[in-house]
Amino acid sequence: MSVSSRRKIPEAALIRLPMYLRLLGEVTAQGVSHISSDQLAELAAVNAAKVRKDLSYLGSYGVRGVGYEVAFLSYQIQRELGVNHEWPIVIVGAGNLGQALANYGGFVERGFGLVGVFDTDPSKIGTQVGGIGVQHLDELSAVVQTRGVSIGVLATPAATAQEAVNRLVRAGVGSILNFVPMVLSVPRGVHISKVDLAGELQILSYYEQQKVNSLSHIQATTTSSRAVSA
Amino acid sequence: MSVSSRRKIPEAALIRLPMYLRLLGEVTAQGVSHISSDQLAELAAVNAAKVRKDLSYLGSYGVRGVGYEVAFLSYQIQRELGVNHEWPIVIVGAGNLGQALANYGGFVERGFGLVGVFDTDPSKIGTQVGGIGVQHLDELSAVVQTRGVSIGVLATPAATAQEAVNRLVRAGVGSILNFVPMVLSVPRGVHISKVDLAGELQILSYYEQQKVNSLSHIQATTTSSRAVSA
DNA sequence: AAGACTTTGTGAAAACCTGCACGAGCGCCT
DNA sequence: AGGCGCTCGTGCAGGTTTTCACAAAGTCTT
Repeated sequence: MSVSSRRKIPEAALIRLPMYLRLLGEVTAQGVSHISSDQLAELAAVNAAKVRKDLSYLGSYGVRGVGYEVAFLSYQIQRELGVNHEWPIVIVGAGNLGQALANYGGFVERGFGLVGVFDTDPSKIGTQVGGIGVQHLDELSAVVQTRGVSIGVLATPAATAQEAVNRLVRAGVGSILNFVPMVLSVPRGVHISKVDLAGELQILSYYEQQKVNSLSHIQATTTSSRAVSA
Repeated sequence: MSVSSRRKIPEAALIRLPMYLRLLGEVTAQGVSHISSDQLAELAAVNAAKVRKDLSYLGSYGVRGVGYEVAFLSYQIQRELGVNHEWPIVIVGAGNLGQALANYGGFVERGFGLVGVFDTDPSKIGTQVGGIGVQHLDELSAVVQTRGVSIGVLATPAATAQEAVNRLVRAGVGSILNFVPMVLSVPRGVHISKVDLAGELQILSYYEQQKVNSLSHIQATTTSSRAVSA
């Protein structure tokens, strides 16, 4: 069995690995060669035991009394995440959001090279977005196969999202990052993860509403006691 | 105590409420007046018991043998999330991502009206983004206070993100949606939620890497058995 | 009106995640 | 070499989330 698939990393821990990796990159830039779980926990704003447990899923790469060697740990996280080599990605949907994602430098910066942007709108095809020309969705399959793409980003209108997913899957894409606020169905084995921008705001709205409610509760209490004393 | 703050909704359930709300909107558009937890679970691609438990945190709004009245349930979720009225929002950072978010129709569509876009780059100030002019960050506090903004979106470069957060908090913003891949510190009581776009891709990369690893494992096994049979 | 059928709401079990506490291992100092 | 101090790795307890399973409560049919 290959080293990096030794164990399955729990979802909850997996989600934090990109953050650790980024922080390790930052401290490397500052010339730090070793870091303790306490220090990394401080940077990540999480519990130190959690950091150690998360990292322990990768293997025993720390040294007792010393901490973790930043470069080595970075490499191991990269290796586990599969980001020690570049992944070509495609974006389907060259609307407002799709264009912004195509131009977003953060993807390339972290090893995701954009090799195709697709749409079905004739007025968009041929325009330059994120350094490459928008192609018709019919070209998707060819690009995915010749470039060996296995990760796709979905940013179409809701109405065409499921069809776009079907095409991505048929072309051979195995993982999809979905920005369309819709529940999409994919065959077994295909991974789909969702980013619901408005949904995130609605969750924040809940917390703000809670604050308003507790304030009005205090006000109501104050008012009624005033009524009593009147 | 006010009705909607009767109980605290668990985080895990809260995250799913925006999805239920959206699905209920969709079935309403199709003329559906009642829906069972089974049907809603099917649409949301989750377990039916989970749907019922999630909804039970809002109150007992279902009718046994019938299901939930779509319009009523929608209203209750909206009320709980605090999205039965409009929330003004501001975006800090008018770069690539900030501009795209400003132009993103999904926010307005779900009740989040953009009332300000801020940056510190003189070349950006005054330009029209998302239907409004970009203002200098120094104007943030005035806008937040006059418009009663309590939710802010952060899309600055990493280097200036913490300073931007400090200003948002000082201006009175209570919840922040952070697109900057950085750990930010906020005072107690301020809610910050993170969207790490590249991080999401790195998680997908992990799953793709796992597939590659298991394939090479099979290949290794095949190779060695071939070696044995040779 | 009674029985059959449907669907909710929830107790309890199972699975998963977090945080504490501490044994074990390592480097450094004397 | 031995002792001291630091930090990892992890067993365990407590907490949260998910899922199952079923009584309770409603509709519908006859």
